[in-house]
Amino acid sequence: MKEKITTQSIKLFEKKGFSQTSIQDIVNELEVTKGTFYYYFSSKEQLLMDIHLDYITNLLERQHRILDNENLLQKEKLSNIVRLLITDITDKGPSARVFFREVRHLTNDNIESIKEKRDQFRLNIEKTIQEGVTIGEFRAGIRTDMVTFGLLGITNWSYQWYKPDGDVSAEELADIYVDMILNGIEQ
Amino acid sequence: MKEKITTQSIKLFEKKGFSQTSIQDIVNELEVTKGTFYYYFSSKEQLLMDIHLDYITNLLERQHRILDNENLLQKEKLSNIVRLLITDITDKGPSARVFFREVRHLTNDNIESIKEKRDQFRLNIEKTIQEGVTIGEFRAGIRTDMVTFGLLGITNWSYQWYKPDGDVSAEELADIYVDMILNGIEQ
Amino acid sequence: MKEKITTQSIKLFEKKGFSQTSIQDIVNELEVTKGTFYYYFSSKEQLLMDIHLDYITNLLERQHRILDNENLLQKEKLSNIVRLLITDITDKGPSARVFFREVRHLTNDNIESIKEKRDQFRLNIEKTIQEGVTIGEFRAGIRTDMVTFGLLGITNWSYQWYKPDGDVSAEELADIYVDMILNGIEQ
Amino acid sequence: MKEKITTQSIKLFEKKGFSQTSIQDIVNELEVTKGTFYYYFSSKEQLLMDIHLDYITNLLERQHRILDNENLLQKEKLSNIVRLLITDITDKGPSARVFFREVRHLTNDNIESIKEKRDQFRLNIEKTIQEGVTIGEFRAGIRTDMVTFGLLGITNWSYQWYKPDGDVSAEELADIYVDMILNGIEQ
DNA sequence: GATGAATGAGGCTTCATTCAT
DNA sequence: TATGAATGAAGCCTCATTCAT
Repeated sequence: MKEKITTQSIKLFEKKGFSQTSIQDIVNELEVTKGTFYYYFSSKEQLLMDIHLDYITNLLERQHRILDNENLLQKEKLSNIVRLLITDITDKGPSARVFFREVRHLTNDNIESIKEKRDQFRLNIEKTIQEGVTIGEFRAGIRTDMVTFGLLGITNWSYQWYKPDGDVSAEELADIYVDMILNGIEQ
Repeated sequence: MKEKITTQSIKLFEKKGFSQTSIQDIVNELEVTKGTFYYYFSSKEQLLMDIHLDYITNLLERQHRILDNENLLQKEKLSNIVRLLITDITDKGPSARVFFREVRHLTNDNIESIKEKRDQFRLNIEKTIQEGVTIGEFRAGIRTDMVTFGLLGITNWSYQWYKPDGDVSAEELADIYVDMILNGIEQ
Repeated sequence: MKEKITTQSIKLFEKKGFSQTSIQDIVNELEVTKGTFYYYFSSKEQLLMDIHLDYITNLLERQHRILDNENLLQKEKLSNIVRLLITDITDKGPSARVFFREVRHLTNDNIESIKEKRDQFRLNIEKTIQEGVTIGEFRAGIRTDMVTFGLLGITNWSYQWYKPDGDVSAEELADIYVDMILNGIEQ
Repeated sequence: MKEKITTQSIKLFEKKGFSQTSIQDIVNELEVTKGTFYYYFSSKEQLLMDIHLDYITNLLERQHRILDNENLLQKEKLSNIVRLLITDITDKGPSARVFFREVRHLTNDNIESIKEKRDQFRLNIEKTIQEGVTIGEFRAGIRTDMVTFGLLGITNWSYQWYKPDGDVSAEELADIYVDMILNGIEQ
């Protein structure tokens, strides 16, 4: 049941936004009552926090798996992370959109905790790029922190517009962006 | 008064989000009553629409001025557009954040109208890149549409994290991103 | 202008009801502002009172003219009053409907004053019937007060359903009702 | 609770009218909160609709019981329907007044649905009169439709003025009106 | 005569939450 | 586990009215 509530919430939060979705909306389609909701979650925010935690925890874990692979070049690691993010749109898209759009509705400790993990994810990318610069894979002199934000901009923004059922597959899009990030568009 | 209400709303919408901001919140600091609000705006959404319209109209106008300049190379045009977006963060940041985050609260015709103008802005960039490809400024074979989304990802995402009072000025950040987009990060 | 406001109000009060019609609604189509309204009327109720007074005063006056005609039999007087009420539907219908439906929105003195005149109109009919009984035009033993209410029921109710552009003209309807009141429907 | 709310509303709607009665007014005397109201009714109009539906459904049902009795003459059926309407004033008066006065506040489907049932009630009476004409109980040549409206005018108007605690009982009033309708008032 | 800005009270409705069962 | 009744705070919006100009 808890699982079902979470799934349904993500669907609704994505479609209508956190504020615009009432507990009633969530339980309606599940054919249970609001009481049930409060049996499993202590508050609406708690539910949102659960969703956020699930999402970022999973993401960090998979990022770690990439970074821990010592056989990969830095650019391969980067490439895999981009791929990870983009291909996730298909099945984790809803969660991701909730994650990006609705953080604001977390308060105090919750928001701190999430921000921390988010920063960690970003800093892991920055470190990878930095390492790449150090060993000469990437151009010297680049602002690794700004570039990291740039990379995340590209990937995260995709969640806003990319439709997996268009003429570009997620794999292809990942390739396109890896190429763009590595080589730029200039002749 | 109308101006004051708009300014105050933008401030609050940015800080707390559209839903979390009540009309009461808006008028409180202005020391007028809710009635006054409704004298100037027919609804909360109408206000949001006004903000959106102001923002995108202004943006399109300035984009046109860049594109109409026939002395510029395509990459210079692109560069100028990136610069336009990034340097706007300083004084148009709040409007922009509201613009990006709260579109969802527009309904029906309003959202259509805004989406249309937004698409126009994006397609203007795409056309510029396409033109660059045609005349050999940019690499052949790139997906101009996807690259455009990538570019917008970089710039728009900046509104979420960039603080103009850090150690990187807006001008510098624009340069960094122009460089990244044109040349990539690979050695 | 005052005239125009009154006319427009009657139209709107009839269509949407007194409560559902705002001062704004009234002045909108007249292309003046609410200020103008308050220049001519001290309040919304005042306007309603004006309408009521106009209507009932006019009605009483015309009733008097009928009753004062000494050449008429009582049943002719009655007949003429029915005719007066029914044929009024065409051009006084809106006023009448406002008169019947919206009295409730008058308060205190206003409502008293109107009720008084209304009672007067009714009692005049009752007296006519009574006179008819006395002189043998009407059946002895009838409850003249109840019969009067019955007669008014027939006529006043017409305002709720009668459409002058149907297949029965106002004149004909008046005839039908005079016949019904005088002779009943039984074989 | 739902029952209590309905009863209380009818009382208030009758006294002050639908528009002039606020949800607050309704729940105040019941010593519950507005929330409770909305637990049982989805809107103020929904409540009004419930009242209307209850009233007209009950009326139609009892009318059917009269019409289905094959032992009665047409004029007895008519007489019973008049009696039904008039004697209802005592205990159904408030509902009836709400029913007659506040239909206007129903919208769209609601109003259609009620009007339909109302028409049905009227047409049933018309049919009865028509039948009476056919078999010679009633005078040939009368406009059965107009006469029906006349009859309903008499009965429905009673709800506006008749006080059951006066010197005429409901039974007596019904007799008076049946007599008036059947025989008229002329000598 | 007429306007435009502003008020303030009140109305309908939504909703997260609680709690006894 | 789950329900159903109830709460209360808050939100959006409407509107008659006032008043300086």
